[in-house]
Amino acid sequence: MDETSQKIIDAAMALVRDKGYVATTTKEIAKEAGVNECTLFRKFKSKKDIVLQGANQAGWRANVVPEIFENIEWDLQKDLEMFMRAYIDRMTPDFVNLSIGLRAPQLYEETRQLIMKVPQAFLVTCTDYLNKMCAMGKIPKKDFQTLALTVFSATFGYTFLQASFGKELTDIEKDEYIKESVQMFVKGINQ
Amino acid sequence: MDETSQKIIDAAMALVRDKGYVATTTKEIAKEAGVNECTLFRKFKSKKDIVLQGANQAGWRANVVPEIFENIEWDLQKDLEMFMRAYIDRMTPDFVNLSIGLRAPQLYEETRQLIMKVPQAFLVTCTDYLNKMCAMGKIPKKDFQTLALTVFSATFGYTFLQASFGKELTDIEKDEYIKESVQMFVKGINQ
DNA sequence: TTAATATGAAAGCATGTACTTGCATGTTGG
DNA sequence: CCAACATGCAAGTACATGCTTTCATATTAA
Repeated sequence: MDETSQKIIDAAMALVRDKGYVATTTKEIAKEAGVNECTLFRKFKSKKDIVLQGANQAGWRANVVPEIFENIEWDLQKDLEMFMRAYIDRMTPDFVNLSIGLRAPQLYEETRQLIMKVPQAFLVTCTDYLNKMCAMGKIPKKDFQTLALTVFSATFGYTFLQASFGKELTDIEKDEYIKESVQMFVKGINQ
Repeated sequence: MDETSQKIIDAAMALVRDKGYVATTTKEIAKEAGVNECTLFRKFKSKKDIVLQGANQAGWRANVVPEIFENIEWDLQKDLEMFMRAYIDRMTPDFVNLSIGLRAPQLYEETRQLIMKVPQAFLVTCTDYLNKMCAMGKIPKKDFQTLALTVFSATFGYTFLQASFGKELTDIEKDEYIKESVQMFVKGINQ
């Protein structure tokens, strides 16, 4: 990927994040990238092509992959906190908004699978973790797929609400939210 | 509101839900409403005006208001299930998508407060409920604001994920999800 | 009956959009 | 030095967009 192409992708992704795919114009992408508009179409075959290539770059994903959930200490409270924190720290409001931008009907058929990888990474790793904890005799047997979905939904929901409404909806801080909710999860799981 | 104006609003809202605000054209709104395009501008001052009036109509909100959380039995499991179910049943994928459509930057300044009323209704009512349960001596004292946020995030998260990815992400059914997660919440709260 | 009102039909306007073309200029590798 | 290449510049194309105007035709209310 040459430097010019990368500048174009970066400008396009930032605009899609800030104003949505349809409202993002090629003139504006060019201006933001500091290149002439026709250069866009020398490097890419269409506006859609630019955004799809960007969506496939690691830097324009929140980097939520199974590997970030690896610091496991086999302590339920600590580990669930780690799961939530790993997600929340990476999935900044910018990435939440970008994900929404990439949900435009003109793109969604091709971006859906990419976007879905993030929840999948959390769910699979977390379910797997709970199963192992159970096998180690540290927690009683439960429906761990559903529990993992609850933990993820609570994490995702908080992230999305913060990105959408910020402190106007709730002033509960990240650390407090993680600690309190994991405490409830742990007690619920152990009992 | 005369019949023609209502048909125009209904067509516009359905289109915003399905393709987003920017991608929705006035020609298409007119066609869907079965009226001539110029009628749109006789009844409303702009495309934005149509959508904003629609967003202010009860029928185009998911009808998530504090009153729907009134069937309280003062049984923690039953009541939290009622809270989650009341939300999930009303916030269909259609309304999730409409909410995203109304988040377009061209509208958001004016729709933000409307959209935010839904989480607020849940959070305030649920926090209030937990406080009363505590006052009745039915549950120990906790940080109920944070707990309510966890319950709501878990509810909102599930709804949003279902609307976005459906069964492709998880095949866990609504009833199972509600029952299992509330069970965990109840144990966590009571302990 | 008459006058106001609602709507349609059709054309149009000014602007914006994604994308293209032709040519000039500067940089770089052999 | 020269040929290939990347890029800028300026103009343009074909079409879509939100919105307007003019005129005709129904329906309704006094």
